[in-house]
Amino acid sequence: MRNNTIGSLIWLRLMRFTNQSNQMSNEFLKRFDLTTAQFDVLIQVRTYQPLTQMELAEKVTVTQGGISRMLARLEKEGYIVRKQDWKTKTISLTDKAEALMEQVMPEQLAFQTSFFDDVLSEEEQKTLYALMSRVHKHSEKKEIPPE
Amino acid sequence: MRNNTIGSLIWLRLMRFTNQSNQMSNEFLKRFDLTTAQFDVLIQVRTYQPLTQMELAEKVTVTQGGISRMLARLEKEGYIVRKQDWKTKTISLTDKAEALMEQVMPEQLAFQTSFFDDVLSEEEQKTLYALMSRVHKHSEKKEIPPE
DNA sequence: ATTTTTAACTTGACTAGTCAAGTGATAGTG
DNA sequence: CACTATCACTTGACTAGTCAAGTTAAAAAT
Repeated sequence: MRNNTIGSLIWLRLMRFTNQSNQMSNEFLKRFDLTTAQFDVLIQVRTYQPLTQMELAEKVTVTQGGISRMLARLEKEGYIVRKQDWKTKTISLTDKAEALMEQVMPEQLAFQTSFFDDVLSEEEQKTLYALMSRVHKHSEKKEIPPE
Repeated sequence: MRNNTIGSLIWLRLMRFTNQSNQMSNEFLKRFDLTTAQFDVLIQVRTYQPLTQMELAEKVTVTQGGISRMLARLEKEGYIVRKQDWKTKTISLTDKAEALMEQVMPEQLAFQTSFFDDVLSEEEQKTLYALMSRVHKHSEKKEIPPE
């Protein structure tokens, strides 16, 4: 029994790569006192604000509980505000976060981009994107095989 | 300022996909009372045993501290044994884990494979694998840009 | 043969997340 | 109007990981 279908090899590469690049991204963002997860959340809030926790959780593929905890941390740091609005909590960025993002976004964008620009041609990047899009979309409607 | 280089789009897809498929894998492995992270560690131990914690940490891209905690959990569950051997701790699978892996491995392999087999041709999978291998290898020697 | 150094591992304090049970406010229903 | 759903969010107990300071045992140096 060997771990050797092409699919399983791709799976492993993807896991190791995302793990690796996530760690590097964390290291990179340390200069702004942010983590990758926090940056991800702030980007979404910035783009879609004002929005509810449910909507946000959906966008970053995290559970209700996860987003609740994350927002508590971000609120403590003064990056976001939650106001009870009807029976929902509406999230938006503070000025502090808005200013920070203005500065961080182009840098983080360049950082992410460099993982691919350094080794793949434009054509290859398009291919990779197209393939991953198909795989990702498929995974979203996939079902766990029954026991 | 938009989040729109091809590279950044690929990055996002990869993150969301691995996140998604990791969650699904956890759900799948629940029937064996395992998590994806535990399965990953057990596979490595099975393949390379006996090995030290340092070696294992390297293989699964986790810190020394992380592997120490993970192994403490796996030991408590009776899946692995650590014996102090010289100044190193040597890790190997218990019979219980060996038997479990015999059963789980083919199923998990099929599960991972299905993420790709369902939507990509053999040719496309080879392309994806080749592209990701290059990107991954590059990331391993990449350096964090200076402040 | 003691002392220092070093290598391998552990641990405390933290981020990040899960699941499932618990709150709290609003919306319907009798 | 009180009563029960229900929806949005929180929280307790956990896995999984990070970093940096703390052990511990063997190696090297005095």
